[in-house]
This record gives sequence, structure tokens and C-alpha cells, in this order.
Amino acid sequence: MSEAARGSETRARIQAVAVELFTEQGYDKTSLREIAERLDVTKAALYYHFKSKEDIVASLVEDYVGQFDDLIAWATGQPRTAQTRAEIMRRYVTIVTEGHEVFRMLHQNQAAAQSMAGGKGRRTELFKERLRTLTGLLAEPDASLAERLRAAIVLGGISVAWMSFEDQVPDQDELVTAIIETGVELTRHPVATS
Amino acid sequence: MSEAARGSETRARIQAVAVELFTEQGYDKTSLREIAERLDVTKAALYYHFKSKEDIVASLVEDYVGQFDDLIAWATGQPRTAQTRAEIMRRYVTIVTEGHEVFRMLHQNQAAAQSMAGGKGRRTELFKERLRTLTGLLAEPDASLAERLRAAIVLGGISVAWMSFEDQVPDQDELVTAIIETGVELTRHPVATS
DNA sequence: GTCTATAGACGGATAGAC
DNA sequence: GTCTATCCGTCTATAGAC
Repeated sequence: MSEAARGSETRARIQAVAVELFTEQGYDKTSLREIAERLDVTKAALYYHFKSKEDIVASLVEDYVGQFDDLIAWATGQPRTAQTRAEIMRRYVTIVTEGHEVFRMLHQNQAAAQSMAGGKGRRTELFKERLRTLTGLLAEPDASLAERLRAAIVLGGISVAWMSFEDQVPDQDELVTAIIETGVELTRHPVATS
Repeated sequence: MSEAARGSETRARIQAVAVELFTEQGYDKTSLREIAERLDVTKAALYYHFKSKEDIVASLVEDYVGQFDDLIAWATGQPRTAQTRAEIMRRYVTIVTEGHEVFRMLHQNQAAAQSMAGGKGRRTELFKERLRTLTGLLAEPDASLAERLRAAIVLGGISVAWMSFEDQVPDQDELVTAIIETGVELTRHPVATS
């Protein structure tokens, strides 16, 4: 909510339509004319709220990766216990599943999203970098390769699993709970690597 | 290799450059002019080998998803044993890691890739569909939700983990082996869901 | 099999009225 | 805050010579 509630309410409508169309058709195949038509306004109106097409995506990206940064910041200040790891997992799953429209949009437009989001210089590699950091918080960097791999696989797989099952189950809340449970279970440090 | 070795050798060079540029900059931001320049030929020359820009991607997609289809076809004819599951994992990891240039390119251009690949009608949902099928082969559809989730998370997470670690370790073969091991381990059916 | 030249279309962005 | 009108750039794709 930090940046989202800025300016008029039209701004939010533009963002919503943009997410929808960018997801369906891709960033480049969606023209500003199309977005404007869907909102019954003109292209020029969009330029009052956003200074460019890229700026629309940038506003979305900023809000979204901010959530991960918040999670990382929080987690960094916590003791490295099993309970902390479980809580990281819980929050991570919540971000992925609740913001899934934006997440899916970014997922489908990685190439486009990476060109921006950071102005000019920043080669942020949006998720890769943050995923590595989170991996390091679930399994210490000096842990065995197998252990770090497990953490990376689980974090990366959660979003895929969500997208894969989301429309296959009757109760999505139940699915979220199950994903958290499975995620926590898979990142425990049990089995001796035979 | 089924379709790859078609026509002149220039065709393959075009494909190689296309993968590279599509990955770096995205499908839409890469023009045929750019590809042609890199090969020291002209745009028109490309049109001798491919009937359109989309056709270049289509040729790539076809070859790549074919590998997954082959895996699925093979796995479907096997007995559902632990060894079969391990072998599925092994082959899956091999496809993901060996074809990682193409994989990464498709990953970065999902939106573009989904519009094509199947001519006009087919809404193949390239990976989602196939991932579901593979999930069903690792954990029977009547297995518990937790068990199916585990399979989906692991399959989905493998590619993420690969991309995350690929440039972080000295020996990539070792990494592949470790991923296979971890994948097999995570999809075993051990822990009683507390 | 590769070239030059160009058609034809569409997109992002701005100026300026209201 | 939204509109009309328009500029300017770039791109895909084709025609036709060599």
C-alpha cells in the first residue's frame, strides 16, 4: 500500500487493466491504445498518470519486489531458528499467492521487466538476486550444496506449484496452507545424504 | 535432432543467434534487422529460411517441447516404481540443464512463445500442461495433495535452482548430479504428514 | 541464396485546446 | 484530467534484380 494509493483512483484502474492485458498478451503486444480503450479514455490520458509505458510496469514492479525486500529485511533481523525459517516460508507463500496476478504478469514478461525497474543502470535481475538471498536465509551459505539446493528448489517451485494447482482445487485457502506445510517440511534438515 | 538438421547450415546459425538475442533482450525488442546484422546478411535472407519472425521461435519451441513429450511418452509406458520415478527425474534434469539456452529463452518470453507454437488454434499452455502430466507420473493423481504438491514443487523448482546456481559453482556436472540426487530424494514418499 | 528498395502498418510520445 | 490531432520512428514483410 506504500505507493499504490497515490493520486487519483484512475491510476489504480490503469494499473489493474495493464496487469490483466500484459499477462494475457504480453507487454510488447499490448498497446497503450488498447489499455485506453478498455478504460474508455484516450492514450493521452494515460500520459497524465504515467510518464511512459515502461513507467506503468515500473510502478507495478516496485510495489511487488518491495514485498520481498521487506521480507528479507525482516528475516535478516531474526534469529536463525527453525521457527524463523517456517515463518519465512509462510510469508513467502503469502506474497506469491496473494499477489499472484502481478507475479504471473512479471513471470510472463521477465524480459521486459528486467530492462527497467531501477531506472537506467541497475541490473537488478529482479528475482534471481532476491531468491539467492532468501535461499541463504533458509540454508546458511556454508551448508552443504544439497541443503542449499533443497532450499532453492522449494522456493522456486512454490510459485510453479501454485500456478499449477490454483485452478485445480476447490478451496484455494486450503491449497495455500498445504503449500506452506509442504514447503516447511521440505526445508527441514532431516535426511542424511545417503 | 528430428527437425534441427533441416536445410542449409545457415538455418542453424540463424536459430543460434536468435536464441541468444531473444534471451538477452526479449523477443519483441529484437528485430530481424538485428539478427541479420549479427550474421552479416540482410533481413530478406532470413525470409528465405523462415517464413516469418514467429516461425523462428516456433522452430525452436517445437524442438524443445518435443523433448518433454518424448519423456512423457516414455514414462507413460513404464511401470510405476521408485526406479522409474528416479529415471524420470534424471531425464528431466538433463533436458532442463542441457538445453538451458533454449529453456531460458522460452522462460523469458513465455508471453510471446505461447501466442504461437501450434499454428493458430492450439492454446497449448506450453509448460503448464506438460508439467501437470509429469507431476501425475511422479505422484499418482489419487495421491494426497501434499504428495502431489511435493512433486510439482520439485519439478518446477529444479529449473529455478539450476538458473540460480549454474554460475555459482565451479563444476557444473557436479551440480547436475546434485540436483538429480536432491530431486529424487525430495520426491520419495517418506515422512508421515504430521 | 542473397541483395536493394520500399510498401504498409502501428506504436509511443507530445502539443495544445477545453 | 481528459480530448484531438499529429509527428516521428521502427518494424515486418514483399517485390524484383542479380
